[in-house]
Amino acid sequence: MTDKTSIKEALVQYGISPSRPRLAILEYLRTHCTHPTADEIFHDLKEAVPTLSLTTVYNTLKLFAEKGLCLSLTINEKQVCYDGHTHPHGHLLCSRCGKVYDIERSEMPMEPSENYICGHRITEVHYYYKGICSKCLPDDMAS
Amino acid sequence: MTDKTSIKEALVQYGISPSRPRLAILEYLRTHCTHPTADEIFHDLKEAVPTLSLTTVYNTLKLFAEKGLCLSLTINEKQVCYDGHTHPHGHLLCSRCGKVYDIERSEMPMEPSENYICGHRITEVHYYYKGICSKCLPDDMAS
DNA sequence: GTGCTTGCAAATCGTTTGCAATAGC
DNA sequence: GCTATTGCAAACGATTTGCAAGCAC
Repeated sequence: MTDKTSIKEALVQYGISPSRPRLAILEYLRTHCTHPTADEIFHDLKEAVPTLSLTTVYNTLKLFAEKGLCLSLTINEKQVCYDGHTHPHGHLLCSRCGKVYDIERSEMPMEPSENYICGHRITEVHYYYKGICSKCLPDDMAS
Repeated sequence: MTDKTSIKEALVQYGISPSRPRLAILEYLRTHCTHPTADEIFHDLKEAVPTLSLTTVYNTLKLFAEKGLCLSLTINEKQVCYDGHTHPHGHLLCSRCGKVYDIERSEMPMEPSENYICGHRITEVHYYYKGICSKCLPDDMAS
């Protein structure tokens, strides 16, 4: 249960002033595990926040990602999607339906063994699979 | 040393007829470890293959990736880049200069432990870091 | 009223598509 | 000659940018 107060607190804590669109977008991210795109968030929030613009959604997501309030995932070639759950975890992209699933498995090393590898400084670890999701598997067999 | 003959053989082996642009693009991919974009390949090959078009580069790379002759990497938000080395390995994207480096480390599990995970069928494993590359580190410290 | 935030419209740019010209067997 | 391949120009679509209007303290 993510209540409005904690959403606001999170924004303040990350040094972001809690405007109405920002509250709405962060709440959306925290209550959906669908890895939405900017456009999906825009469409879903348009009703509740009628003045919202797609530009604001883009700008806000960019701000959140920079500040570490969300992850931006570039798994899909076409568009960036966002994940409000920032603890280290992996993903699966279904090549058939395009959905992105969270995957948490012990064999996924989501932390680098060292901060520096081959002389490069590591700041983020990304791990994902591509495949066919369980929902699409029957259709995939058929075709 | 990747000779012309083996390039041609590889194309034929993967069921692709060895046209001049295709030979040039595959040779480029095999002799460069820079993870080039379509545009970079186009610019670099334009001189040697003057009739080459950017469209053909895009189409050819797509074809190669589908047939398994190269990997398409969606690490960078802006554009897809390609890797002619298809053995399982990881990457590092430098947030400062944008270059992509190959990373091969024993702790990177580039094969899934099972073909099916959480009911989903796994076909590809992608593992990459984001960070600051060794060349950019001094500049990064300074700024 | 000052500065941050928003939202519209237009621009940008990587990528794809339609289709006619071309090349290779 | 037939078929696959190429390449131009135009379309497309996600994202960014410029800028004026709005809001909050």
